[in-house]
Amino acid sequence: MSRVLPVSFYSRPTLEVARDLVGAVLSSGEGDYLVEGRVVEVEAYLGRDDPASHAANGPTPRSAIMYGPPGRAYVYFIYGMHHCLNAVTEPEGTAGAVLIRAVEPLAGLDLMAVRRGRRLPPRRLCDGPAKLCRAFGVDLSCNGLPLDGGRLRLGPPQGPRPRIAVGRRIGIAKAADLPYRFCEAGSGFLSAPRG
DNA sequence: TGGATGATCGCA
DNA sequence: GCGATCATCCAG
Repeated sequence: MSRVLPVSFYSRPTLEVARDLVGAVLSSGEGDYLVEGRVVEVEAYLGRDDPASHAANGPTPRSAIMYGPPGRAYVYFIYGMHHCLNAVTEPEGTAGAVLIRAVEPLAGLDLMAVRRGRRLPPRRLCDGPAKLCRAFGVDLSCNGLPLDGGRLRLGPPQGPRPRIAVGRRIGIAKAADLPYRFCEAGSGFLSAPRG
């Protein structure tokens, strides 16, 4: 089994975790079903102090997982047809999550294309939060899974430390001006240009 | 550029 | 209950 990030990595301020997740390696499945990619774009969603967060108004049935143990997946269903994958952050009792927005495919590109249902160039396989969920086979059945084994894994960055570009979160109405989006500068696999 | 499509949650 | 909201994607 490949290396994975320890729970202590996630049990920190969400903004720190978000920044440090750029370059991390996301993988799902194994053997013929192994799919792997390098995280190149994330967004931080804080707890009660962040109006854009699902946890903004305290725990609800959906957001309770954001208040739970760190290092687990928070998967939610959006727009009637899409899923988004987050990593839960902060110590248990404090809400926080990092939305994975884009991934650079490393392995299992054929399976990704099959799951996406279209013939796509590599840079278009995982260049959005819902697209990467499709490519990685992530749906609500993954909600709450630990990110250190089993179906979903998040491993430490490999190679040189990426240069980080900071920007505003995409597609939200509230608190849209906060610099909570972190990208690998110059990556060709981002969901939106620049950073 | 707009249509698809449904879970969630605050408020009544 | 009801309706506005929503961290989206894709066809045309």
